[in-house]
Amino acid sequence: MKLKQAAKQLEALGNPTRLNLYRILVRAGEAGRPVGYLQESLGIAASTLSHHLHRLILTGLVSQERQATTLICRANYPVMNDLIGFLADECCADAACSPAADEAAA
Amino acid sequence: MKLKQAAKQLEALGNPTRLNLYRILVRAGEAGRPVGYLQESLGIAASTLSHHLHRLILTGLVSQERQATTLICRANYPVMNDLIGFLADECCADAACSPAADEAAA
DNA sequence: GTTCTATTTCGAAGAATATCGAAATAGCCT
DNA sequence: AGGCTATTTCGATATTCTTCGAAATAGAAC
Repeated sequence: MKLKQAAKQLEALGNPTRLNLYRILVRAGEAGRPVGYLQESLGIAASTLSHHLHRLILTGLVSQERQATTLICRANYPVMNDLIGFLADECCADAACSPAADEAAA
Repeated sequence: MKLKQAAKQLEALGNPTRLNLYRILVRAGEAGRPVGYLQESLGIAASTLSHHLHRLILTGLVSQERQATTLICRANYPVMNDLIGFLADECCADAACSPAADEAAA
C-alpha cells in the first residue's frame, strides 16, 4: 500500500500554496521557519496556512517543533527522498529514459 | 511560474488511480500501453480512465500515439525528471539533507 | 492568575474532483 | 456505405478542497 501514501504526499504537494510553502521550508533547511514567518511570506490567512501545514504534516513531509510560543516547521528530507525514489523507481527498467541519476548527480 | 506547472503535475500524480495508471506506463517504457489495456488493468469505467488520462496528458506527463483504432499511451520521462529535479532542487542548499543524488546514484 | 502573542479549531460558502452510464465520435474493414 | 471496435464527450451526483473570519487554545511573562 505504498502507492496510496505516495499519492497522498504528491497530492499534498500538488497545490500551489502548499508547494510554495514546502519549498520555503526545503530552502530553509535544518533551521526551519516559524509558522508566523510562513504566514507573512505567503500572505494568506493564518487559518488557511494552518490547514495546509496540517496536511503536509499528516503526510510526513513536514514536521514541527515547539520553541516557546512559536512553532518551527521543517521539511522532512528523508520523506521527500523516499517519494522521489518511488517516482523514479522502475523508470529505468526499460533503459528508455534519461535517468534521474543524471540530473541529481550533475 | 514554474511552480504552478510543477504543482499541476504533482496534483495529477496525487490521485491513487492516476498514480497507479502512471506507474503502469512508467514500467511499460517505450512500448507504452493501449487505453483498453489500462482500463482492464485498473478496472474502472472507460470514461473515468479517459478523464484521468486527459489530466495526465494536459500536464505533459503522458503522451499518446494513435495506432489504427487504439491509442498507445506513454510516460513522458523527461517531464518526470524535470519534476523530480524541481523537487530536489535546493534541497541540499543547506547541506542538511541526505541528498537525493545518493539515492539516484546508488 | 491575567494578559499577551502565536497558532489552531470551528463553521461556512463556493469551486473543483471523481465517478459512472449513456450517447457520440474516430478510424478500420468488408 | 454500413458495421465494428476503441475511445471520448456529455450530463449528473456525491465527495472533497480551498479559503476565510471568528472564536478557542497553548504557552510565556508579568
